[in-house]
Amino acid sequence: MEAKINLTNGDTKTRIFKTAAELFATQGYDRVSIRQICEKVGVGKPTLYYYFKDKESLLNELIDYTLHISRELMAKHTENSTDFHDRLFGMVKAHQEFVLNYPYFMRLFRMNDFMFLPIKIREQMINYGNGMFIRLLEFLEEGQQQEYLNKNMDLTLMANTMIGTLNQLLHRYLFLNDKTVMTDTNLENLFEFWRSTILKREH
Amino acid sequence: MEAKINLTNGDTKTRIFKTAAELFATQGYDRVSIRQICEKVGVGKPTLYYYFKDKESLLNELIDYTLHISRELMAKHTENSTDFHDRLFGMVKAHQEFVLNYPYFMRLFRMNDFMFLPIKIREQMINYGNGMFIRLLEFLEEGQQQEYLNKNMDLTLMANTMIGTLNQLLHRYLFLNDKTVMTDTNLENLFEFWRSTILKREH
Amino acid sequence: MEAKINLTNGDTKTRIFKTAAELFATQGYDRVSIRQICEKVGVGKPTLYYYFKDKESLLNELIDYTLHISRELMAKHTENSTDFHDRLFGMVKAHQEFVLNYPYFMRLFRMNDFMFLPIKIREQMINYGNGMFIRLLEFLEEGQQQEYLNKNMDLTLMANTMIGTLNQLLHRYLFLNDKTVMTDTNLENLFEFWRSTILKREH
Amino acid sequence: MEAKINLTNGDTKTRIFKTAAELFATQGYDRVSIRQICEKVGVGKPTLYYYFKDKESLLNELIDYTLHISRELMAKHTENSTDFHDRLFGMVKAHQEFVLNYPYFMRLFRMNDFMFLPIKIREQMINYGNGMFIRLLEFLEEGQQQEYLNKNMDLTLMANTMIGTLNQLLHRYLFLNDKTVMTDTNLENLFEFWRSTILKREH
DNA sequence: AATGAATGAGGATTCATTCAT
DNA sequence: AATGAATGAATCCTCATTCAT
Repeated sequence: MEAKINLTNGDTKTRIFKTAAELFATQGYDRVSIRQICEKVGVGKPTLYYYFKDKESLLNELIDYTLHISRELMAKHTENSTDFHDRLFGMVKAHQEFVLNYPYFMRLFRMNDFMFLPIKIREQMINYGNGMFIRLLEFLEEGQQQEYLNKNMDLTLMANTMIGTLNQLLHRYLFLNDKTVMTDTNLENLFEFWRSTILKREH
Repeated sequence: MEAKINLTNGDTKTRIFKTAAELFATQGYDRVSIRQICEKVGVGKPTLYYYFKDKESLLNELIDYTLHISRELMAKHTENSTDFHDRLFGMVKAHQEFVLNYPYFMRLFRMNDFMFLPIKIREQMINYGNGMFIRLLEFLEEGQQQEYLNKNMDLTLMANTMIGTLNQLLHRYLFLNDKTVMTDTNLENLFEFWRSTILKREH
Repeated sequence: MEAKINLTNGDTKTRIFKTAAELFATQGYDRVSIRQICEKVGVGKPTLYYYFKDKESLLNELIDYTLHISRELMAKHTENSTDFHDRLFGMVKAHQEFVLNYPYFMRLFRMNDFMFLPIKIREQMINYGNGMFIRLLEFLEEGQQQEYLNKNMDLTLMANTMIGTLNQLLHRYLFLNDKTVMTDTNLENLFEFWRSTILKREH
Repeated sequence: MEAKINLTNGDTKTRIFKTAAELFATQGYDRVSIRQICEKVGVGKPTLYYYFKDKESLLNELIDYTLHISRELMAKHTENSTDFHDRLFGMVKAHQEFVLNYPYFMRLFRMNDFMFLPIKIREQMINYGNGMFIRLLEFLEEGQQQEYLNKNMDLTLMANTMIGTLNQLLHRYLFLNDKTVMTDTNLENLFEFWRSTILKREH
């Protein structure tokens, strides 16, 4: 699997991988046939089966890679800072880079709700999402202890607000094609909005 | 279409309708076969085709009904009040009743992102969603003019925050099976949270 | 069955009968569905089954009627004359009236080759065709005895020539839409052509 | 398409091709199912679809091949002679070889009237038939100029007579199972009959 | 590393037909 | 005389997958 992480080279497996990502992301897993992928890549079907056990495995590897991207970006954008607000904004920027640089994988990442797919895959994604949620919550608790946040603030609601809002912006970007929502400016505005409302420290 | 709105009786068409709603909502449109629906209802396949032109029409009627529910509930929960905050909370309650009373249709309603379906249907849903967004925005503008909100508040971000958060709660309720998020208490907490943060009037 | 022979009235059975004739003749028996007929007539399917045992019976009655027309017209156009050439020309005129007045039934009449239908029906048509052929042959033999034709003339070839040519003209009229071939003038020319060639008496 | 022209080898595609020809020709396009063809060939349905896009394409290729046979035979039987009567008789012989050696394809060839099929295919056949008719007409005109035929002869009627008679013999051979009509003797008799009647030169 | 050829299972849809009313 | 509702069987076609090469 590590081999796929570098998607820059043009070997056959990578081409299949990227093509499948695009097709699954834009047409949906069920509506994309193996034949379609192979035709677009320009190889025969047995070639695909040489690299991937079956259609589900192919999706599985795509999801793995998707989660890998998410992890990498989240780390990249938060590791260089210790400040509460900076790290929080880092999460926002991670989302931004994800969707701007890997739009198809972001679509796959967001598909979790409705893939109706093998339980294994769904559970994997749900667990990952839960993990993110919990980590955000813990981070907020830390922030609360460090008095960045009000003592009586309901952190769960806060986490849901932040994640929900980010997803809403992703939705507008990906499905309504509203490119403005993911600009630097807009995300800075968003964060400023948060700072002046939900992140606001009462005196 | 009016005929379908009363789903209480048990005639064949209604049974097909409800069964399809459940199956589509839980397994996904593409993964549900006509045979599956008919078997669950206990009729032959031609019977389904007697009532619905084809699979897509069936989905179409389900979506129509879904949007109908949404409209009705939104009206019901906001028409009895003129107060800004009350009406805003009415929207929250409309969502709550929708998901509690019609969970399958709410799933269909939320499917818009990933149905990868006939453009007509997708556009219909997108338009409806846009309409909701715009109406919320106009409502917020009114509230701003009536000085319920700060003059310099970015209302678009605000609307995205509110809708995104509600969707996030729906997500937790429907897909992570977190039933607590849709209780009266939690929604009141949410609204209180909004009142003390994003809805807060600065003096 | 006698009832159908008068097709002027507009009762339901007749309307089904005529509509089926048209549809079968233009689209082919197999490509016309019961539903299609009923929709065009504006009745429900059970109504059709009230009048006709099944689809094949419907075709059967159409064929019966078709042969009935053929017989009637052949009689009408040959009974008023005893002259050899006049009677021969009467056969030509019978064909003409058939195709001009009952084009759909003429199409059905000519369909015998390729209906690929229940043996009963095919045999019925083949027998009828054979009967016509034999009657023509006998008529030519009579003419030969009466010295209208050369003694050494091969009458079978002659009969085949006449019938084949008429069918060829029908073909051009019905399928190539060449309306000129069935005009009085052209048929008179045809007969004149025959008189000056195959019907010619050597001295 | 050239590949199909050699039908001697026994590969799968050819077997499907020949079997379809036989079944379509004897039972009719609409009454032959893909399943039927595959069962007779002894392959699964997807195999057929591997070689032919769909049922209509299969028919299309059969028709193409049919027209190809017709062209080849017509060329073969007329190219070696320049004499008017010899060439005319060559056309008769071409028909004979067609029906004797490729009876199923001849049936397909004659199906044009009643296939009620995709307009494309029908038009193709009609055009081909028209082409043949026109070529015959031109050939007769040449003959007339070279004084093989009477000056005042109606060549259109003559062409219709010849083609119609040949079709009538085909009809008797193919559908009434009258094998005598296509013997060398009978065709020579036919041609002799033509020479002594419609082809006769008046002095 | 890749392919041509094949398959079993299943997809959506339509057919002619019937029953109770 | 006519219908709404239902059905079993069949239609064409596509799917994911595999085997021998």
